[in-house]
Amino acid sequence: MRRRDERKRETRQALLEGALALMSEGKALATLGLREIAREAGVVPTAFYRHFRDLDELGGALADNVGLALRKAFHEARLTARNSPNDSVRAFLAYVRANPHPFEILARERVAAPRAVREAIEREIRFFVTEFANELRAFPALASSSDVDRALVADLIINIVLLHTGEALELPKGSSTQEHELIDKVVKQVQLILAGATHWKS
Amino acid sequence: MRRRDERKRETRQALLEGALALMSEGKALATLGLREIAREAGVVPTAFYRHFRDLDELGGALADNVGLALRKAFHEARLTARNSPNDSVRAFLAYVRANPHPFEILARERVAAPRAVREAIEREIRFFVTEFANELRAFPALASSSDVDRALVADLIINIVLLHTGEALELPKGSSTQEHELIDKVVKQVQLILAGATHWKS
DNA sequence: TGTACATCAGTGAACGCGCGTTCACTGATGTAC
DNA sequence: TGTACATCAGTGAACGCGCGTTCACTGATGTAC
Repeated sequence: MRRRDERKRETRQALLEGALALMSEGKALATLGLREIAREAGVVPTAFYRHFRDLDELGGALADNVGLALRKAFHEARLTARNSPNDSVRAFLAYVRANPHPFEILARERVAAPRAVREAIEREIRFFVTEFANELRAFPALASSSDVDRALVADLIINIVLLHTGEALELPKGSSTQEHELIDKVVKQVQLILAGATHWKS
Repeated sequence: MRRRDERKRETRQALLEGALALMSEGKALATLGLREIAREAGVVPTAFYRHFRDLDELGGALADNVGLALRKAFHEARLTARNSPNDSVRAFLAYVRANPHPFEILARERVAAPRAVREAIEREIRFFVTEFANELRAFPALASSSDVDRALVADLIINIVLLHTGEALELPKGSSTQEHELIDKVVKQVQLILAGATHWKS
């Protein structure tokens, strides 16, 4: 019960990665077919049922993956740059560039996926916003703000970063100029938001 | 050639509205079928071909509709509240609530639609951002900013409003409390952005 | 260690279904005289 | 105005195709003795 279990896990992973691969070619989760995913994973269609009841269940598993990646990216960004939200954003974006797949899904399926998956993703994002709002205490200008205000700022920053993350992942592979422009824009917008946060009380 | 033409236009409209109706039930454009749309429009599947070469062409027509709605909403917001961006946002959101369909599509298909449609929508949004950036000249604190900075602020505000517009349209029909909370949040975030814009130079 | 049996991940044939698309049609509307 | 012909939006039958799902199977891996 070890070689067998491990092989099973590998096939399951192949199915998830097959779905991810198809999605990063621009296909929406809702348009993926069971046979299509099985084909991509190099497995016969019926094998799918050994791992997931149906496509919705696979969607749920993908949402979990996405949540995990988000937490990792956040953790990374936190380690890299403790005190400057500016560097945090850059570190976060660097992580995203190194692991683009889950973020494409996050940005796209967040609004487009079937309800259940969308809600799972939204839950992940909310959790992430809460965590980030706490982090913002360390930012001197926001130390004395109310929790509500910090949540507002965190929500704003994360949404804007995720939105532009989705945009960045749309860019053709070679276009690093456009990519830098986009990152500059995001960094400036985050600075602007933080500037606003220090001069604004609800 | 008048009654006939008009009837044809009506059928075309029925197809577009059928697609819109299906989409506001949560279906993504990419998952809509030709037969499904024809059924919704009360017309035989083959009649579709009298109006559109294929589903992509219908997608393009929908993108045009969306762009038009966006311009109208903007015009409305501008008329209602000339000088306060605050009231502008409220007027914009009021228009959205009165004409939700195109905005659901805008918020969702912007990231999820097939490439061609997505690009058409993105073009509309960019046009809209430019127009709004010009409007921001009238806002005293931004009168002396550079064009680039105003564009940055416009981009930020429009993206955040559109994102939450999509969120608002997800809410169940009766929940006006949540709706007001959401609107409050957006208004506050816009205020915060404007506060930031007045205290920040790139 | 060797043998006999159990498990179960992956296979491959078969099914019914809705899809997009083609085609020849029909009958109301439009045009020419 | 009336008649004879042309147009063409919408119809309905037919097609081939890929889909999700079922089922009995096989053969490698695991378990018990």
